Amino acid sequence: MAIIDYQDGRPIYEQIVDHYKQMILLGVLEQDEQMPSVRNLAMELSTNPNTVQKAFMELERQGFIYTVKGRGNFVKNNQSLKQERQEELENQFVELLGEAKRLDIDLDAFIKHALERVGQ
Amino acid sequence: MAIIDYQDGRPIYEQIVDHYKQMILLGVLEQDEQMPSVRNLAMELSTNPNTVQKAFMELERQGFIYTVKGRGNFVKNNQSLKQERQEELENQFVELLGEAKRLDIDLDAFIKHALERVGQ
Amino acid sequence: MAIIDYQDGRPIYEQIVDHYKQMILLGVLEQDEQMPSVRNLAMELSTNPNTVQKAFMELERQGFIYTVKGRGNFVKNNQSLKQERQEELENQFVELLGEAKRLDIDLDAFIKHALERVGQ
Amino acid sequence: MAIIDYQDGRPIYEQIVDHYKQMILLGVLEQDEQMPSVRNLAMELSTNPNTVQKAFMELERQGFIYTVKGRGNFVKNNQSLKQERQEELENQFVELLGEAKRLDIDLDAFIKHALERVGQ
DNA sequence: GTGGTCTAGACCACA
DNA sequence: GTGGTCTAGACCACA
Repeated sequence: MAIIDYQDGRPIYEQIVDHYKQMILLGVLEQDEQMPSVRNLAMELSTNPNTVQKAFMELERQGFIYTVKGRGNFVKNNQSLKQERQEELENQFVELLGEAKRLDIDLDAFIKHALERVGQ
Repeated sequence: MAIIDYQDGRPIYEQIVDHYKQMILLGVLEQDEQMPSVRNLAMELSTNPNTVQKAFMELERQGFIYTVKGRGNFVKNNQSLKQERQEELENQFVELLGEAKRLDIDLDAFIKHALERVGQ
Repeated sequence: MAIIDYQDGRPIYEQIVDHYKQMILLGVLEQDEQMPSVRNLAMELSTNPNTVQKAFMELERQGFIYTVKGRGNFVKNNQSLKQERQEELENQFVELLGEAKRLDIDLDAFIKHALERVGQ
Repeated sequence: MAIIDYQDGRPIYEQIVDHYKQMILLGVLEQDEQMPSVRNLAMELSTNPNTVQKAFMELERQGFIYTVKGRGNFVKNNQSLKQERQEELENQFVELLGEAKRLDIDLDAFIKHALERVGQ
């Protein structure tokens, strides 16, 4: 479960954000559970506290965690987050289908093929 | 058909790349048709020739155009491009379905809903 | 009547201060009534006694309570406090109107609209 | 027109944010006008580029400016911003009136007095 | 030249 | 111990 991949072109703080978004959406981290402290996570990832700080600010801005000064960061209610994420996924899917349609791709075959690959 | 939207956060060269990828995949620009010259396009878009140049390099790297020294840039065979694009879309779709599945979303309902929205 | 809301971004000591200011100004706590002890309140709120202590110091500094060593904290005369609070509110209102004016907002309509919303 | 007041307890980046929000709302800075560059403003204010950068990120997040990589930061359309600000002011006013009412203050006299002070 | 990311580290407020 | 702000400066992507 490596959080940071230096080969990955994306900035470190963004990789941290995405990792924790996944953890929260998948329920690995539960509501009101405490996040690792900025300093500890920075040490663990061999990165700078400022970078972790930036990632946590972004997570808070996006509504995934909340901060209590002097105590730490905690996971927010993730029920509505899951709802939002589902809508986001659907929007991405609709866009994707739109392009497929413009390219004259047979949508039914396209979907059937993808479903097989995902094992359903 | 504005190519560049400054309010859009994405870099300008990337917007140019995406625009021409669309044009080529949709067949608006046909095989072996000549692309606008770097200088003309830069003037038309009121942007830096370096930026257009970078966009064209990226289009060539991705296999959308080819360069003939001293003559200009031309559109490549777009049949195989369409094929590749289709595979890319399918990969994106599979990834998307994977996440939806991990979030315990009902895939059939999810797909049906999206299909309705795309008007099929 | 939860005093502390961890989701609220404001520091805990500040939330305690504001809560008791309200109680005192509204007359829920009367003059010379005894405040809860630092230790009891800390236990009740499941927070650090240092935090409650800091809140009480701030309440004393702002003139809402007074301390009697060895006996505890007590509510001050709240008539003059109400007076002061009224002046403070008016100052805030004047500032607010000033900005509204600079933004070319119709003050009469603005005030009428707000009064309706507050049910007057 | 000092932007930063070191006596002011608020963080520097926040003071920068507030200053430019005012400038934009008041129309001193017009739509699509270029903001000072991060480096220049940092020099002018004798502060660190990171601090200015943070302020600009916040201004972008709040919808006051937009960023074009490699070019600079620009002022956004401020018509809707003014609309939003007006609603915000009204909400603050309603809250203020609510408290005044709870304190048994004569609202009419209160408002009349404030209007006189603001010179209307 | 422009903004974006990151390091190494200091100092402060809060609990 | 916890997060928040800031400095001084490097290095990168983009125009």
